[in-house]
Amino acid sequence: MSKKLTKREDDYSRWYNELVVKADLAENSSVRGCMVIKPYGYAIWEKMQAQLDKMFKETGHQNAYFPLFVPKSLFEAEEKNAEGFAKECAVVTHYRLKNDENNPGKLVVDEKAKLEEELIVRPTSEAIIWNTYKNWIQSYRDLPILINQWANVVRWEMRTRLFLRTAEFLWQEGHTAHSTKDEAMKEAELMNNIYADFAQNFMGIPVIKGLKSESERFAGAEDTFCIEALMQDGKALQAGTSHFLGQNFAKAFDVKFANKDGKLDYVWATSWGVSTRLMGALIMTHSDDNGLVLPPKLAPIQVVIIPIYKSEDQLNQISKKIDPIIDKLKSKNISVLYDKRDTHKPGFKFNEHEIKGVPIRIVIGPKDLENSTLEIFRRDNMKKEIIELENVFEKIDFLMEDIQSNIFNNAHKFTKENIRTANTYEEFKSIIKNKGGFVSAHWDGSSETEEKIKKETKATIRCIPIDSKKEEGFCVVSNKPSPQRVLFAKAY
RNA sequence: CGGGGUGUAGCGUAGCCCGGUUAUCGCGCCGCGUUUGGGACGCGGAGGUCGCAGGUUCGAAUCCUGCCACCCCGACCA
Repeated sequence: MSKKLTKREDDYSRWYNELVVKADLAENSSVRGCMVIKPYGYAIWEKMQAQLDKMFKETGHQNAYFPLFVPKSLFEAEEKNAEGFAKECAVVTHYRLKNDENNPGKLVVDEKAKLEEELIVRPTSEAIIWNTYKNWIQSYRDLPILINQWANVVRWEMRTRLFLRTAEFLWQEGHTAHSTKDEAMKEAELMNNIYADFAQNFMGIPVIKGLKSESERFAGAEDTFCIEALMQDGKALQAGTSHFLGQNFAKAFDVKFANKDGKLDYVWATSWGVSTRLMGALIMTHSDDNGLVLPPKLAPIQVVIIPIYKSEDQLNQISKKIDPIIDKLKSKNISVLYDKRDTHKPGFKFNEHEIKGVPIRIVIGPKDLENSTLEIFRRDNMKKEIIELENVFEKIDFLMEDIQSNIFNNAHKFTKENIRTANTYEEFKSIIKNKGGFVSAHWDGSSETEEKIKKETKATIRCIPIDSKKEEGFCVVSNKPSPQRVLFAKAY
């Protein structure tokens, strides 16, 4: 049996079938399309939550919580939004079960307990939140409202994939209300920038900031900002979105405010979210044949210490050296696991922590006790070296920084190398078919062209990049004028 | 929802076409001993409604029907 993870054509099946299972992050639940996030996986999510929460609060947002159930009449108020999600809603129709008279020990739905109005299990919370905001907003003095909610949502997808598309998933959704169009637009862009900052500097995932084309836009939005990331198999993944909702929801829920001139106007809105899907992005961006690779800032265990010992006495001697080091690391807010289990051999532990992506490993044994040294290993490039015991803190400080940036730089290099420009449709098709990755090409702005490309190549417009230079040209399909290149890719 | 595939112990599987002892093997698990600086070894042991429900048969993991779940490909999607 191969001890290493094997390369697969499809990144997803590679990490799902081997990596996630071995790294012990998650598994399919007994409920269709849902997932059980295991403790180690959830610890990663908690780290992400903490960092995002900090970033949201630094920009003036507050957390709140809104109901899981959305009455159908509220849900259908904003037509485009309702239409967009209608096909994937779980619906509560009854509120009681009863004993099955024909089948002892079994339960059936009590038809007498039918709800007068069905409840939708939220696929997103705009409806229930705007129905609430209506009561909170009367004057410009009540604005802006900058609220985020940590929640679960349910989208009854035809086909599910662990982390990337589960029937139920965890996310945060921000919902803001503003008195001017300009302010709302700035908010939407700010949050997209925060997502990009988070993805790149915290998770080490390079992303491209952009706008969605009309057909890829969120249902009910006027504009959708997004961050797109490239996975190792050349497929793109939408990692986060931030929507400028215009006055659509304010009009649907009749949310008006009196401005400084005493005139009534509809409120301007945004919503934005990232989900547990980001964990899929994390895994598919950084993992190698030895398992998960975690950026230090995100790793639940940043340093693992493995003692090599033959006797209890030897372990005690090692612990005497190691305990003060652990105390000091903890005081520096570095999470340490001292893995002194005697139920597993060192080699087993090495591999176990490699699969889990622990960034730094320290090994200390009898030889090191004699020489006042220890072995230090970095997960990102699998290199190890022997260092003097007294230099351990300096070394760890260095590695925490260096691994974080090295992981990002590797992924960034890969992403850059896989953005290719195409000037003809032939070139376009050839890149998508043979190389994958992003194709930067001119597009005439029409949905028809987009649809044609999608049908013929399976590639979609991932985004209209914000930061790239605006270069005019002609659409690769229709030859009509185009103001700038957009990014196409096959997507998850 | 359409097309294809798979379901056998915690995991991965053999057996199925061509029905017939006590359902195969590996990993993992438990006990004892030796080991411990890269996934240990030896000996012994436990663990199964063969996805579920019917049917055919003297006899079904194996054949037939229905259902369920999962995986892959489409459509949809954070």
